[in-house]
Amino acid sequence: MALGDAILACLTERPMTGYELAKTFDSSIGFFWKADHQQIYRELSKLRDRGYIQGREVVQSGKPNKLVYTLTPEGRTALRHWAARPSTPASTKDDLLVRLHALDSIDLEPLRTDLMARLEHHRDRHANYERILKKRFPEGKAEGRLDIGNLLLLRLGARHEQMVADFCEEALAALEADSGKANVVALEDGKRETG
Amino acid sequence: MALGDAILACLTERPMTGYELAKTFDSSIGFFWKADHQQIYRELSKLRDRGYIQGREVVQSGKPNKLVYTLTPEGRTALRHWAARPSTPASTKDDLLVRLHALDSIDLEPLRTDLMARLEHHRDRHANYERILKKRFPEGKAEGRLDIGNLLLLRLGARHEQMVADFCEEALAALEADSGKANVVALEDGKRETG
DNA sequence: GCCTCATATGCACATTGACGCATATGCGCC
DNA sequence: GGCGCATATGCGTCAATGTGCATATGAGGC
Repeated sequence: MALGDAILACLTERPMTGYELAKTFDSSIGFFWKADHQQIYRELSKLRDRGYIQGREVVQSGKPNKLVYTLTPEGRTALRHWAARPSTPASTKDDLLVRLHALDSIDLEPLRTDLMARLEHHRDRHANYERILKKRFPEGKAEGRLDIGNLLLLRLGARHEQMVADFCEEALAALEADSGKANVVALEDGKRETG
Repeated sequence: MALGDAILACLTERPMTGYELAKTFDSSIGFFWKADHQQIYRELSKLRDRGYIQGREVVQSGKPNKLVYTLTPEGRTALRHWAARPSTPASTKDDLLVRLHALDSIDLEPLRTDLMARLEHHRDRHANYERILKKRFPEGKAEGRLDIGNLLLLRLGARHEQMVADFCEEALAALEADSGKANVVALEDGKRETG
């Protein structure tokens, strides 16, 4: 029940509706945990059945009524218990990497296209992290536990995206060198200019 | 069918049994794609049904007979077609990060323990990558496409583990500072000594 | 003789996840 | 007046994944 716990974690911040959670999972926490709205609504029902959250219907005009979910004391306890268990290291599962593992058996052109798309993707995400960092922590200082966690997470995210983007650049360069030259390439370790 | 394609990718190297594949998924390709033997056997059946691989029984004495699987031309084509499709960016899904997101609602002690365990875990993996890198690519040079891919992957893996290990150290330091001082902490960006 | 380990393969069940589809409404655009 | 869009919630289905269990055998330790 990992998604459920992620939802509980989100609700510690403030009560939210399924719709708001879905948007949250599309931005902040969603940077390291993807879930679409269907999944979230289903999980919310389960959590409610278990008494971890309670929903309060808010009548609206012009829009469908919404269900605002709040953590119950039981939910807080459940979250704390979950958080006290050792975490599972989590594997990457990136099919781009699988492709690189079989590099001599696949077509290079689509791979290049893919690498370029991914490069852009990770650069965008990196820029996004940096933007949020500057906005939320302009001085790089965190006050209070919640902020410490979020600052650490944002930094990790930023670095990760930077690293993967660099990787894409290197991979593209290596492929370029390989197809350009006589199928033999020297990949120099270390120092690159990351423009 | 991502696991299936990962298996096909593995079989481009050499024919293997399910048992060998399971071990491979516990080391090389398994660094970025986890799968246990049950999953692999199940997937092998599917791939065989689709004609992507064919099994050849090898009679053994002292051990159960084994089924050595080989890629068929259809399998190679399928792999190439799969590899020509754009890859999916893949989300992290690490529950440790979810915990940090709800840092003020959880117990610190188990989190610290967990962070220390993770630090060790990622350091081990990093050392492992470096070991393989030194062994397979002592001069940091790759010859041929297959090697280029694997060198890139090993470097990415090494850097990733290094980064996550650093992150664990930082997180531990930040928590230390927080619980030690008056609940206010300044996290300095950048330069740290990484042992 | 019994236990565990390594080899070797596989089924059954439950959970999780991805994807499409359904419903309801007010707002603004053309 | 119809169309798409944002808001707001949810079902159904199937693929993918995780966990536990089952089977078979020889080698080596106690």
